[in-house]
Amino acid sequence: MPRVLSETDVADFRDRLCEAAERLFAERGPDAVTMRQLAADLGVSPMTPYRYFEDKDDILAAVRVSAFNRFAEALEKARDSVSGARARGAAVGEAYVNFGLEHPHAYKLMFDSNQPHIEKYPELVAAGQRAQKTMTGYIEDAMAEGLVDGDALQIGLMNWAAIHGAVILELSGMLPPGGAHRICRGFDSALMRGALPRDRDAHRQV
Amino acid sequence: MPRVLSETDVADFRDRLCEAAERLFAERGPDAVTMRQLAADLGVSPMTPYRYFEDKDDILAAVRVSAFNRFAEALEKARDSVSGARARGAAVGEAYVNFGLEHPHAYKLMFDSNQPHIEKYPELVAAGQRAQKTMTGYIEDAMAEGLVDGDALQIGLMNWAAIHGAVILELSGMLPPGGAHRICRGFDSALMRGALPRDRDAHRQV
DNA sequence: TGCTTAAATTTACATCGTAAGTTTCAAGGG
DNA sequence: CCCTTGAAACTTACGATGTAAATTTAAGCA
Repeated sequence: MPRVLSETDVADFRDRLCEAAERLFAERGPDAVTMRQLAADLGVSPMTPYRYFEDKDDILAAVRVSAFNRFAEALEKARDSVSGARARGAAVGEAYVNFGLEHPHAYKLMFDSNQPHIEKYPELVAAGQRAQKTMTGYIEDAMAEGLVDGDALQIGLMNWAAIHGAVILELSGMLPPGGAHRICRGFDSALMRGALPRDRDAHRQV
Repeated sequence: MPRVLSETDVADFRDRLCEAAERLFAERGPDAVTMRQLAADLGVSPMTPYRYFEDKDDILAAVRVSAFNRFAEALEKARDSVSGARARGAAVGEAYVNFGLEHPHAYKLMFDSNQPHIEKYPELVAAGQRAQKTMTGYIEDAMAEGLVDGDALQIGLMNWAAIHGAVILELSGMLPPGGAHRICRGFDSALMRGALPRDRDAHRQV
């Protein structure tokens, strides 16, 4: 019987290729991420990656899964680092903005690359949802503590959308340094005040 | 002297090519927008567009300029259709979401396509700023009317970011039909309440 | 009518993703 | 031990792309 790749061999190669792809993307732009260049970086022939990935789109999906998982990890770490829904919201928001600004390429890979046929990559969907869960979940905590009132998921999505927008704006140079953090905090406090439970007509909101 | 293209000849060709590009993008996806296909659609040879555009990226920029201008026009029309800062905010927000949902391809061309070297296309930057101006400008009106308090640009950007996020979420199927409109309205009222001048906070109905 | 020259076409090339064919070489079986 | 086996890696090749360069076409003036 011939030599057979172990599962860790496959996983190792996939990891190394994803690293190379992200480095190429960050250092030399999206056009530099070619199958031939990736293969050259790993010291293999241009067709070898096809033993480990379906096609180039599959590589992009794997790189994005990796980025989403690191992102989710950062958010979860921030969430678990403090207690109390109010502090958690602030910590997660700050961690979100920090990640986006410190890893702009990973952030763009996650949210800026419009990958068609996402449904073909359940791992990617799962990794994305893992990140989303932390972004929207702490609103439920805030609601349980009576800090906000209304539809938890909707408020969470609003919050997420706004923070994402702020990060995108700062990454594209449309805000002064620190602008995203400031917007994020301002939005947070405004929304919190706006979504405060009120004695009479709170049910009407959102 | 040989035949020379008039300015309207050039403008006409550019317009026709942009229309073909947007139609191809909408009907057959981004990969179908090739120089050869564009030329075939216009009934010319594959190199002819190079007399009217610098390169393919220049075509994308022109298509985006066109989309941004139509978008800005829709926002401005909504803004001017009612009076009073409060109603204007709602009208612009609704027009924004409507445009995004009714012209998803134009919307994605504007905000989803990550075009490097934007600085090479001042018309594109200008068209983008024209749209942005309406999105952030009405906050200044609201402030002048004493409806909100704080940094107008910052509140405007927050608002923009949140609405954009809502549209993106609905376009990607993560919200139920009408979800973006609902989020937009909810966010609007929450932000307005949160950014109210504080002494009037208790009595203000939204 | 020819001449001039911008506009349009044709041809050609480097590079891309990847299908197909070929070679290499480690792990059993004799 | 050497031979066989077949997965893994490599080489080659193809069609498509963006576009540079060479070539052809045709409109306005002499």
